[in-house]
Amino acid sequence: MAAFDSTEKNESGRRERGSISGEQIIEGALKLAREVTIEGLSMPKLAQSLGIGVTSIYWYFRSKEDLLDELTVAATRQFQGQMSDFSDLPWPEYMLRHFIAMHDILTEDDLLCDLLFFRNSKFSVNALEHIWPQIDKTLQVLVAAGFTEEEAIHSHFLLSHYTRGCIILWRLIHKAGKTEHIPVRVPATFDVKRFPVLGSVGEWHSLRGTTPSEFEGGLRIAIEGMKAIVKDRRG
Amino acid sequence: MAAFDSTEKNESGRRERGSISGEQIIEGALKLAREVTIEGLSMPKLAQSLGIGVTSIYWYFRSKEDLLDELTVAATRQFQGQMSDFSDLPWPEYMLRHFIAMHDILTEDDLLCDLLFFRNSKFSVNALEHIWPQIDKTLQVLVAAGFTEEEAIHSHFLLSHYTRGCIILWRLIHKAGKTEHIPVRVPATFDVKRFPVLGSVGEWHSLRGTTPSEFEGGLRIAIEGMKAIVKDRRG
DNA sequence: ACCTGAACACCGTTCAAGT
DNA sequence: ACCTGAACACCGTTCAAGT
Repeated sequence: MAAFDSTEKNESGRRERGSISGEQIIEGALKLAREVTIEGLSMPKLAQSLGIGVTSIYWYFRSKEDLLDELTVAATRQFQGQMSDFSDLPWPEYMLRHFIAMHDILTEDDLLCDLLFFRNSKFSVNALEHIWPQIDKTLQVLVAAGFTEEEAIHSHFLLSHYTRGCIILWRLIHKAGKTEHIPVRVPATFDVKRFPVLGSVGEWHSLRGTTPSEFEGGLRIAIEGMKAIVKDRRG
Repeated sequence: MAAFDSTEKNESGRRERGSISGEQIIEGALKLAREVTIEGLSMPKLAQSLGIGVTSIYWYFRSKEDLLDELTVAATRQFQGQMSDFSDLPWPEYMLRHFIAMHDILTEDDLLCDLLFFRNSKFSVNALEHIWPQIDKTLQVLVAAGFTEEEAIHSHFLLSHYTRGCIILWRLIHKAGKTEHIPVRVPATFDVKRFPVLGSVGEWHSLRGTTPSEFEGGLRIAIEGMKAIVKDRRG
């Protein structure tokens, strides 16, 4: 049951010094979080699943916040590892594929999503530092394509905030649990007279979260806007 | 100290029936939340500030989650009330002003921001219903301008998610407390060799949260993309 | 230097009781 | 029908102690 062998405790029922490490705690915390979600992760539960005393965790991490910060860094690294490199593509294709990849990864890994987008409740500068290289690479692609640095930054924020928004909405809706019940409300509420557009679209998929194709639709509009900027700059 | 006059308690030190209402609790909760932030709002504290027993709240609200849901609805209503109506403007100007107004309101009211964007941890369909009319109105403006319903929805999501992303980032950074210390890290980390673009921008304001002018920059790019869609449709 | 249990101040919620 | 305190199971964190 416990992650550590009970033989690790000596005759006094106490662990040897050095039998725990910060890395093992992080690893165990990630594993437990995948089972019980981030919100279900508590210090007592973590200690129990590791077979250690609750207070031992505090030797390695000043606070739960600190520990979560480290989990976020680990999640960031995992995310980076899963992202493909599209820098050999022309910039519009690069942007499209890059953010679709991001969307794919994070809508399929709840823990990653929670750590990177929800547990930002305190701004983790640590984790940010791991993202900067990737942001800068994207900006380099745009600057090479003729954008000014300012335009590149504005464009990047437009796409990344939009992407994050879609992912967060998706997670929020699916966090509650089953989504099947949501559209039940639609016909009752979406009277065509009250909501001419929403009512006439019929089954509006965004009620169950933005679908991949809807997400891509917004992305393409933004990229069109970017094209308009550089149109008269280099051919 | 207590929000209710102590004379409201009868000789047995007990409140009269009907001396509390759900509305008063909501009102008191909003007031307390403004003082101690949403995270600081607890059932015991709320009860004390209202001068009632903790358990009395549970007569009116099944759970804290339920209460927060109602606070979110109230916040949504307040937000709607503060939003101006730009529907007499041409659509590009409408979109620009509409989302700038949203940005202004929510970066200046922390409680509103927290309730509408952060405490979505459980998806509040209740609060959503209050927003649908506004969404549909925006969509009507776009459909009238020549967008298909699908294009209108994609465009709207692009802009609203982007706006939310900027507001959330702003709040995250300013939630931690003072921002003065953040740029201190920049020169050390933003080596021009490691980060050619970010490093050369110098003081990158986005480290302290997207500024209003940066926000507007992204907005304009998205609107350019929208213009490209309808360009050849009606003049 | 590292690991620990007991203890503290908090929390949300339930229950069985008052009026 | 409405209001209540006592009690419960949890939480994050501190402290003073063990080895």
